[in-house]
Amino acid sequence: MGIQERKEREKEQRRDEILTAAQAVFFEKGLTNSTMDEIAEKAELSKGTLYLYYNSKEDLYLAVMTRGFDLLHQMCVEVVERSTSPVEAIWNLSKAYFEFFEKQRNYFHMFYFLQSPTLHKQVSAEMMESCTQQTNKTWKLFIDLFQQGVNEGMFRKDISPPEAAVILWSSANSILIRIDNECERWKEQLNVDLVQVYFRSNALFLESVMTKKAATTFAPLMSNVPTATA
Amino acid sequence: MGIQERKEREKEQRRDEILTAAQAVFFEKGLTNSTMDEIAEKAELSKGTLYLYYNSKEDLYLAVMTRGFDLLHQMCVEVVERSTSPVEAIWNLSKAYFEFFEKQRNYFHMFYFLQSPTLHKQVSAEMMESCTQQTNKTWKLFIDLFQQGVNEGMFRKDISPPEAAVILWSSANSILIRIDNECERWKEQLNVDLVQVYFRSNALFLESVMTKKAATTFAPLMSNVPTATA
DNA sequence: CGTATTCACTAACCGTCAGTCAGTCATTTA
DNA sequence: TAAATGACTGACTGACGGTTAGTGAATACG
Repeated sequence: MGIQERKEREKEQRRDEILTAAQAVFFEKGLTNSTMDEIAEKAELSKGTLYLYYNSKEDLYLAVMTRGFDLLHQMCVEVVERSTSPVEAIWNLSKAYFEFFEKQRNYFHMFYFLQSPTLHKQVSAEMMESCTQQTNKTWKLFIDLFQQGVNEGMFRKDISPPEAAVILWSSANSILIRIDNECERWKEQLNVDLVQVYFRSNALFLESVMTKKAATTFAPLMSNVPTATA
Repeated sequence: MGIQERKEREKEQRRDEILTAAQAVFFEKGLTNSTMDEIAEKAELSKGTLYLYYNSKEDLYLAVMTRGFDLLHQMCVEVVERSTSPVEAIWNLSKAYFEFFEKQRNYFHMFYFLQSPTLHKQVSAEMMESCTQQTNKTWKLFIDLFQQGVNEGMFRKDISPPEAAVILWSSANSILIRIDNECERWKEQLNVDLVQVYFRSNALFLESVMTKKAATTFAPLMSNVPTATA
């Protein structure tokens, strides 16, 4: 009786087709300017069918977003694997996140939505939970690197790995948002290159939590960072 | 011929009454869950009238938001006036911003909206420009403090005041957002007190850009920070 | 005065869109 | 061959942002 299995496989496939259609539309028009009718048309299905697979437009939006999180997480794993020490890995992650920001800007834009729950009207608890689980995975990766760094004597003993992770990731993220929205403004009005600020901020933080030993080893690593491409 | 003047005064008053009604509704329900009909009812006017004073729901939202920016800016000015040095002023500002976050949470939530232009459907260019001008004022205040600090030898000569301002403000802001959304999660899962992280992050940054001279003066200032109240 | 004009305001209306549901049809089961 | 299943449809609903023709009170004018 392989029918059950085939049906489930086809159902999963449909789910994914819908997701792909939704992604195309959301990437082009953003959440508020996309319509379910448009997504349905793109998926060559009726609107009603979309609701057999996703509870709401916002859930569908989050589902697309999880693809972005997957991509980001995968990228992080690869970067960590390619790095030879926790400190180097963290520095490479900061470069990789910038690369993600540049190459996967559409996903980065979607992440905004998660940050402002005031805007959530129809996000289901399950979908929200699923997102949280997914980000937790990446946080864990990041926190573990700090823990390893501390263990290996590269970071000061008195810093808490999760705290360091929050600080670095949050500030990196917020500067990327600023680059996204205000890059030209800062360049024109104050001649500030926000891309440089991003890397300097990350380097400054790492320097301030590194031990002297680590500082001498990694100082050369952190010079010569990219500049604005906007 | 005082009629013209009276009319203008009354018009301005109406504008403000509408704003107050809108504020009450937006505070309670957020942007997406508030309706113009509800605001109209609160203002004891018809919906059509609202559109004689504001171009769109989103413009009205931004108009309420500027009240929050005014409040924040005023608070910053007072803090700077009460402080006796740039470094102390910056530290006090970081405390004041946290206080604003706690006491004016509703305004803080509104600020989110500015950060995600993907969601702007009907924001008018004028209203946007007005917001930008207003935030510029506060940025200037902040940047000037760093400049003074550099001039007085409290900050390293090699840091750029606008860069330092961006880094500190951005990271402070993003940690507050995290406190807003994820405070309990971090407490429960990793026993991390994000409020402490906020202050430690700010202190760490300031220490890393201060000269040794300033460091000895201000080290005591930065210990003993508030803890979570959530 | 009485008449014309202005203009703040109204309320019915429109277009759009997320979400629903009664019904269809192809596949599967008995 | 008939019944049952279930994926799918598309017309419909209600909500909501935004518009506009029309009203009436205050003001200006002759």
